Amino acid sequence: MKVAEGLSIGSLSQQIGVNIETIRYYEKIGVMPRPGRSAGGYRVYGPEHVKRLHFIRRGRELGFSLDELRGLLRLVDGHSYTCAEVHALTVEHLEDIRQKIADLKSLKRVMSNMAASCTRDQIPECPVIDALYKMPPVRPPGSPAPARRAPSG
Amino acid sequence: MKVAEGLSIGSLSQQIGVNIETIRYYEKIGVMPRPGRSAGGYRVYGPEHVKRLHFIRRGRELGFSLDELRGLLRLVDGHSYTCAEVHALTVEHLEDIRQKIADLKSLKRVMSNMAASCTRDQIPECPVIDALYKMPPVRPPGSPAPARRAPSG
DNA sequence: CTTGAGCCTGTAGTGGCTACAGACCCTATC
DNA sequence: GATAGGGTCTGTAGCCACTACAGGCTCAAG
Repeated sequence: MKVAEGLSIGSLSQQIGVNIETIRYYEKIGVMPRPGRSAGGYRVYGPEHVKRLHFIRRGRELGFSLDELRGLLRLVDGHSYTCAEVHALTVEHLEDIRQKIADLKSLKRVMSNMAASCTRDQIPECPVIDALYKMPPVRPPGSPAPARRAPSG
Repeated sequence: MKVAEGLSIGSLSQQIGVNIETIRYYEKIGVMPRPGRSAGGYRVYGPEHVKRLHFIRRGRELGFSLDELRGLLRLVDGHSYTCAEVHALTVEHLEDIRQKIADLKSLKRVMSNMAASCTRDQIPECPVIDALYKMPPVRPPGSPAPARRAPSG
């Protein structure tokens, strides 16, 4: 459905590859601006919305939180950002990523060892279970979950 | 506070390094068994609870979801697990971790390039912003967020 | 017996969505 | 003009794995 000079939420959703519900959610929390409305109350999006949603999608893909994106977008919106500011945010985020990779690698090491010690027998005994029971904690108490699993998709 | 032959929730919390609220949460969702109670209604934990909470903490550190841990613990509880079963779960999880590392690495590459292209000038222009606006999506539509940020810790 | 720390239950909040219910709109066909 | 079907609207509740209260109770020490 193409409203004169504008996209419906469904078209926008398809074009950028972001769910309709997610777009409405972005509007609600203020990272997407409120679009115009048709006579019947349908949202009508222009090219600036397309650009912005694309920006958000890319940012999310790169692991920026919506809050960080809000920060970036505030800079962009005010046309007041400098390259240095953006660089700082980028580097900060990059450091996060590096840390996460390091965490996951040490995880992988431990898991690999566990799997390797497994005889895969049909016997009711497993070094993996033993390891989980006996292994001393690697990280200091109070940070019990350094790696959160991906939620679904 | 030491109840005769048992630990209070606070002592357990300290000993294993898991928040009191989290322990109660684990009880509520059924990964920790209900402990005994003192006359006044306080939870009283025994050595089996210590072992189990330790198991859960280690599992969480290794990135197992509570649901996966429930699965492992069901096997353990029934004393019916075989090494092969546990191995399968471990390998599956290991594959998840590998995939996540790969995702994060490609993320890092992109972010590094972006940061490197930055002049860090005090001018209101930045290739990072441009990149976010212009970069074509890497992944197919419908999976807008391959990397979710760690929640806090 | 008082004090204060610890514990109890229950509820609500976090992030980033997703999934409904029940109503409304819009277009195409008959 | 009626109707069928899709798309869209709002609002709410759910997901995970916690965390943070509020308002009351218990317990051990002094």
